[in-house]
Amino acid sequence: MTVDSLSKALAAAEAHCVERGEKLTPVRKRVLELVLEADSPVKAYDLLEALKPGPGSAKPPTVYRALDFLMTAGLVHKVEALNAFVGCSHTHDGHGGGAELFICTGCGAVEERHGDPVPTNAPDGFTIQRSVVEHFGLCAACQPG
Amino acid sequence: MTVDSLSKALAAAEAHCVERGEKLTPVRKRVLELVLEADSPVKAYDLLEALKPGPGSAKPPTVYRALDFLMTAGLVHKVEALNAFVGCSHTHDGHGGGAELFICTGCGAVEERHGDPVPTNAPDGFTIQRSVVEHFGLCAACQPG
DNA sequence: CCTTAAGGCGTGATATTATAACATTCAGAA
DNA sequence: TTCTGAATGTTATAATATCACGCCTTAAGG
Repeated sequence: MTVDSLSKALAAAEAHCVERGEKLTPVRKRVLELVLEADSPVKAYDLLEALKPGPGSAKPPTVYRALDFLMTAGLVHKVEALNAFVGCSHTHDGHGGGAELFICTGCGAVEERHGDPVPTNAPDGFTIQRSVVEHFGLCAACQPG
Repeated sequence: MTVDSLSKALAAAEAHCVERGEKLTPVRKRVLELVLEADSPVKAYDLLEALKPGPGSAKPPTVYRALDFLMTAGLVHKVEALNAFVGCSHTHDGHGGGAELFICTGCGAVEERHGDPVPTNAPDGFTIQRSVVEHFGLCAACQPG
């Protein structure tokens, strides 16, 4: 993500929070920035490291709280299979929680898609509340041969 | 799972392993049994507890190694979003690794489906190697109202 | 102004999940 | 028998995540 689009994304995120009556505090904003800057999914403890240039002052709850907030706000997704986090690359106008993620195991890049709710073979009578859909493979740039 | 179908499942698992030139050792078999007996996803450390009636003799690597083996053999799936494990309820004739799981947040029951590879909006040129698809919601028996 | 209440955060401790590294055992091949 | 490789035992530790408590700021109400 370029510096320019990063600052735009942060501004958009801030606006998104305000709309929801929530605050994008400095800690939250910094965590979001770190997640967006990364070109692949980020681990919570890497964020933790990045948050503390000096000693003290960044403990696990700090980063987990910020991540919880950002996930609830739809600004960040968790990659469940990696225990890592990615910035949401979409406008935040109403698409639900469920993204479909394509994670390149070659370069780490993540693409996010929000097509229709994933077509499923749901069991009879099963009502879906939340879906986790993560595809691992090779992106166009990382194809072998 | 009934006692009867459990013993059938274990026999089938054993046969499946033999076909693959692998051994369903006592530890592995016991872990599989525990996973199949459970009516919802099982945590690794719960398995660990269940494995040691006496003192000593069951440490984390024991259960993780057994689970790795069983997952590789396709006998067990990991629910990534829960860090828990479920028995594979299907015949083991050639369906790949990727199951689609429906997990009831009411009763914990898990249904597994193996329809076509999940239809996707994959980015251009992206080749999928492994997919994680987990749907959380309420099964027919747990519907409100 | 003062008080209060709620949200956000700091901090220390701890819980939970998972793996590394090395020793031991055991069955089958040579 | 001896060797070898797979499986397991064992100790330790790494990596991920949460709990519990208290302080500080902020904004509302008096």
